[in-house]
Amino acid sequence: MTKAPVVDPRRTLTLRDVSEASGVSEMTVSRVLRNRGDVSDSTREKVLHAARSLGYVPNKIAGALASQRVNLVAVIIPSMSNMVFPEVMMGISDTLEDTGLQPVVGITNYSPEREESVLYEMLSWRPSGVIIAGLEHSPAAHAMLESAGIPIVEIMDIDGTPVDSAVGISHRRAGRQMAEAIIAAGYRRIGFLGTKMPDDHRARKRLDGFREGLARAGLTLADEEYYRGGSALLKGREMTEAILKRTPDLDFLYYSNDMIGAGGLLYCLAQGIDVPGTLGLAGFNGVELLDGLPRKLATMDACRREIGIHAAEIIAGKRPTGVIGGEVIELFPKLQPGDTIRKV
Amino acid sequence: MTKAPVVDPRRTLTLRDVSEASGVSEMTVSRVLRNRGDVSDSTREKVLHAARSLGYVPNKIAGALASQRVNLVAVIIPSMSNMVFPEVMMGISDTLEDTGLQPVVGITNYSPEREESVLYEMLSWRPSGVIIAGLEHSPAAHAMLESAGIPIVEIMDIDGTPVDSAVGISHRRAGRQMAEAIIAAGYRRIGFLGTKMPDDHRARKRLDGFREGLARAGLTLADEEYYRGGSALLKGREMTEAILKRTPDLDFLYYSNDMIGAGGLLYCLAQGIDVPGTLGLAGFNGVELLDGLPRKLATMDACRREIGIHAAEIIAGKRPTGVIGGEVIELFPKLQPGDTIRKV
DNA sequence: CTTGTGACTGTTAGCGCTAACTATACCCTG
DNA sequence: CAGGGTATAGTTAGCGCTAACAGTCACAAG
Repeated sequence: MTKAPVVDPRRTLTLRDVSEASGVSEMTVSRVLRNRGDVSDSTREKVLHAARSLGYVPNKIAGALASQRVNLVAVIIPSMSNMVFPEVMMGISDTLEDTGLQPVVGITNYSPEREESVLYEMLSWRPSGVIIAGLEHSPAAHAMLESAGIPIVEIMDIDGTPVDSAVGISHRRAGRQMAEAIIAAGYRRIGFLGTKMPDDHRARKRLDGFREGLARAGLTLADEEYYRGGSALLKGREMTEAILKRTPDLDFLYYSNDMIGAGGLLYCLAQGIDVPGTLGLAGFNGVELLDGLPRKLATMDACRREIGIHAAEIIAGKRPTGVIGGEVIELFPKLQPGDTIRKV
Repeated sequence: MTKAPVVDPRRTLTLRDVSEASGVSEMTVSRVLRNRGDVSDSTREKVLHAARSLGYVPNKIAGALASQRVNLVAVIIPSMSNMVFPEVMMGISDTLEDTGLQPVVGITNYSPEREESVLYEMLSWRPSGVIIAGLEHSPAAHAMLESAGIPIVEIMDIDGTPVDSAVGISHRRAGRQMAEAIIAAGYRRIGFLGTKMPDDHRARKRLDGFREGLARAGLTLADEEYYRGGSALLKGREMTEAILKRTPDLDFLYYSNDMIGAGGLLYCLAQGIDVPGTLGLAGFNGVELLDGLPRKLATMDACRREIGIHAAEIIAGKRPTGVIGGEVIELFPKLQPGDTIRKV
């Protein structure tokens, strides 16, 4: 009967293994591997050689517990399936790159309950900071953010009161600006097409602002159409067809995002509708995709990359002045008229 | 002179705080919060109440160190910016949902060096498993995967030898199949448009297979065009224009992905080219976006969601039989002829 | 020769939690 | 009522690492 080896040869390695292999104390190994404190070149060599040849991978769990330091930043966003959050992520990653900090992403699918549980889960890993989309959270989530004791940056939106810092644009104002531009271009019978998502607060705020802009000119929305799920491009076609069938005299369509806007644009072109003569179109976001369309859709850049960069800078403590917490950075989206709004 | 409080009131809470607040031992609190072991209802109530009112968030770092268990699954993928990996992610998340396991994503940007460092970083958190795109890794990365002592699933591709398990399709075969379908439809002057990415091994294998398929019919590629970076849709337009200017007698264009294919399709339609009569088109991936296009691009579904599901099942130990490690699951993409290949 | 100083390395004591065991009650069975 | 379950709670000993401190040694200055 073969006896099992006393020590499992495939047991995961620890500092002690490296320490024994290189003939120095665990502490010295730790110092070498973290590049901290003074270690002689010869010792360093020995240790690095031993670590490499054993294939040692440090255990950050133990390290984090002992040092009370975690190089993780929790990033909590609603979705990855349109291009807006991936771009925010790029800004975050690029900025965090040389800080030793690492983003960890959680997705909420626009559900407050999921946001709460994702946040709880992430906080239980004691990250160095939290970047979270939006200013609206469940009471419990809000309480967790308040008492986390780490930097919190709420991103995308600044129409509200942040827990700590915030970086974003005013969606309300963005909606209003678009309304003003549309009215200035002479359009009067305006329809809105958007998502049926009660928890997409930013889309709601844009619509609120848009309505407000119309109201100031004595106008109201002539028709509305909402969708949920499915291919946004396809939905854009379908909704556009539907709203134009129902209300043929519309002279402008405002889409809550560029993807359905692009679908609408393709539909209109295929139908031979005169854009922007008889019908103007506009979306929101400024996604790169639009560059490839036959005609450029009017839109508004949401400053996604910049938002990511600034948020990461706050977490990394890179912001210039000595501001501690409570910083609010407002960015200003630019209207890109493209080819789907009449020139005034 | 005010004396600092002995205990920082905003010091993060520990089990001990909850234990003191509820008058039971730390162990009992731990049991309640993890729902493990027998605890009387009255004690459970007391503990839960205390934990909630204090706003206690468990420290998973300490928990993981003590229990040698981490509920994290490392997912390492090259990119999030086209829709292919987000869809794989959905499959993974949905499957992991009810297992207590949580995916953590790392992005490599198709760089072997970044893959290596992301992998190292993730392994240092001692995840329960690794899902990683592709079969090609640096020697160091390969060694880490080999000796990690946890389930490894290499996804997307099965043309090669996996470290442990693999789930994916044969890109080589996919390319060959497409070539066969194109030839069967009578096209002969075939051009290829793709990315200039030496480390996108799957795109390379598809092209290899495609060339092989052509060769069997005595054909070779009539022209090729490559791009790097930028809006894929726009690049698709530009490249299509370029290749058709250079080689006007092409009768088919095979794109390495649907996004540039869509750009090409829009260009051809705008130019009034007879598709699929004089010119046939095909892409690869089966992205949902295409549903919204005026005409459906021929493509091949890469089984993205299924790949995510199966990979997660392997990690979660959900696979039906008692297979341990070394499992290879091959999926078979279906050709979707759409409207851009002549019917035979 | 003593003392100090800087460069290097080792020792000790946890970080906050959980596995594994031990200690009580309390109840049943025969 | 002994013997032995069973449900519940507590105790002990780490998990693998690092902060903080404590040497040790060589060499220069006094």
